[in-house]
Amino acid sequence: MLEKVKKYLGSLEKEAIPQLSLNCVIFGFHGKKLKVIVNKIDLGAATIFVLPGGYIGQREDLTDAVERIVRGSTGLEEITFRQFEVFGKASRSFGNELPWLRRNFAKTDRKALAWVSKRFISVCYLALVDFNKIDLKPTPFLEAQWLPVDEASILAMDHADIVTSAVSSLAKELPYTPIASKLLPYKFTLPDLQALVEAITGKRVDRPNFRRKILSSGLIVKVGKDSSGQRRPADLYRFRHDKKANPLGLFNIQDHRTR
Amino acid sequence: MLEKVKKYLGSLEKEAIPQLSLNCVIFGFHGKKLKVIVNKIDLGAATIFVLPGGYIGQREDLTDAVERIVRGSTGLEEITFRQFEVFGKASRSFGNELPWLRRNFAKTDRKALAWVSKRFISVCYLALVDFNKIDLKPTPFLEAQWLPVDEASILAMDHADIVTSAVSSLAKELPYTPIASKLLPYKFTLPDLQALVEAITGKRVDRPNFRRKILSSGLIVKVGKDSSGQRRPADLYRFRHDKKANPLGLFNIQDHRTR
DNA sequence: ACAAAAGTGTTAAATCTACACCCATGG
DNA sequence: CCATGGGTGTAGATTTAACACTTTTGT
Repeated sequence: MLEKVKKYLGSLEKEAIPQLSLNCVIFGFHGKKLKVIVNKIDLGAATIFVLPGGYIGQREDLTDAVERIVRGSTGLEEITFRQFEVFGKASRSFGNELPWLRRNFAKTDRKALAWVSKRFISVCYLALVDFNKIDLKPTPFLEAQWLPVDEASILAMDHADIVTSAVSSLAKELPYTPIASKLLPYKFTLPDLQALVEAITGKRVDRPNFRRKILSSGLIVKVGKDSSGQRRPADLYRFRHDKKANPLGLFNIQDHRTR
Repeated sequence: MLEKVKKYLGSLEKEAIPQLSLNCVIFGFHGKKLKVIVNKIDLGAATIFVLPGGYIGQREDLTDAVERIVRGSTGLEEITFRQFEVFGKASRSFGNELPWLRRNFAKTDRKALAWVSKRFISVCYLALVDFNKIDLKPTPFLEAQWLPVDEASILAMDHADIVTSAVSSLAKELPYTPIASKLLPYKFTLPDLQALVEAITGKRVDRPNFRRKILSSGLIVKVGKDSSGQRRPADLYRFRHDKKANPLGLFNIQDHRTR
């Protein structure tokens, strides 16, 4: 397996753009919590968690690289993603992770070692997926798992900062696009949608008012009842993909006092 | 002067990050029009116009590079800027500009030629400046000038796309921040501010309503009268830099029918 | 005195906010 | 039959949109 890593790193030097990487914050929503996919890497001495990412081929569009990476983590064909920030401080490099690299590459693969230990600029994308459609299968090399965004501090390097930035970028965009639809299953209930909005914005929303606003927007259509819950069944809705979001704000969230 | 260019390109190879560039869309507002600073480059055979930009030093933060480049164009110390997009299609390289490069570098500076002709990813920033504070002094190497955004199509490479993207990014941000203040002089009139908002959003605004909304926000304070005009003098205002923008939208522009 | 731009007033309609209230279900 | 969460109603406050009106200047 170490051999595999070495071979991979050796190929990069020829085929990838140096000093440029790409990271993806892949969001999912489950159990009223916003989560992201992270990769667990076992370095022997330590275990680190990083965002899915990689390098960009010399002849590869940035968007193709994103799709390749997100597809690798999720297996999905259709992916909704958006570039949101570039991280490029001069000091940005593997730092803490280096000792392990140095130990394993020092003699045989000097050039590959030099390549990966350079200062890197990372172009970051956020992607939105339906949690239920994803089956994270662990591979021997890296183990993917869902991490609630409020636990992002365990991530290596500046990846926690990347997650924080992605969440606030998402929160900014939320009111103006039907983006939330990409995080929910085809059929969903209004309490689900409300919980999602609350998870992204971190603010409580008044139920009756929320419901009215969404329904009057014409963005969703009732498609049945959800009798799986423990209480009164909630109505099921789906997004109308023909309808565009109202430019004046869909979920114009403000602080309010209920509860 | 060609020697200067050659020396510069030679130094890049050692000191700059390969295949990564940075471009700045520096906005100013003058004569009711939104304008950007462009550099005119005389290639002998042809003249091209490009956005101010450059490369990033190996030990330079991205933000420092932006400041260096904007400062180079404007001479300003304090700069308001924001990253808005990365342009990185696989085909993105000097293309049309190459023949000139090849002619002048072919024999003596093969390596420098190879360096600049590679595929480049450009991290793009927009910056906001007070048009009146800028004195664009032409240098023998490149001549800087203001270009109205609606004439951006004359720009080389994909720089027109970069401008278009910058404008729409600015328009999105406008309603939520007092960002407009950076494009106006210290003292300005409400008709000025309104014209600026109209220039950025491309939509007309109802004067009485605009005025009420801005004034009730508490973001600006009256500081006198402007008697320089040909008609009734307008009141002068300044931004209160202590006051934060109302998160619910400052200039919530909608289409309307007046005029 | 008149044209034109700046600034003020007004009013109906739409939207927001904060609740009170009713309904359906499982225990 | 009651606790709980889903769904509906509504009244007051606030904001919006549209346009009429007044003021101030130069000519």
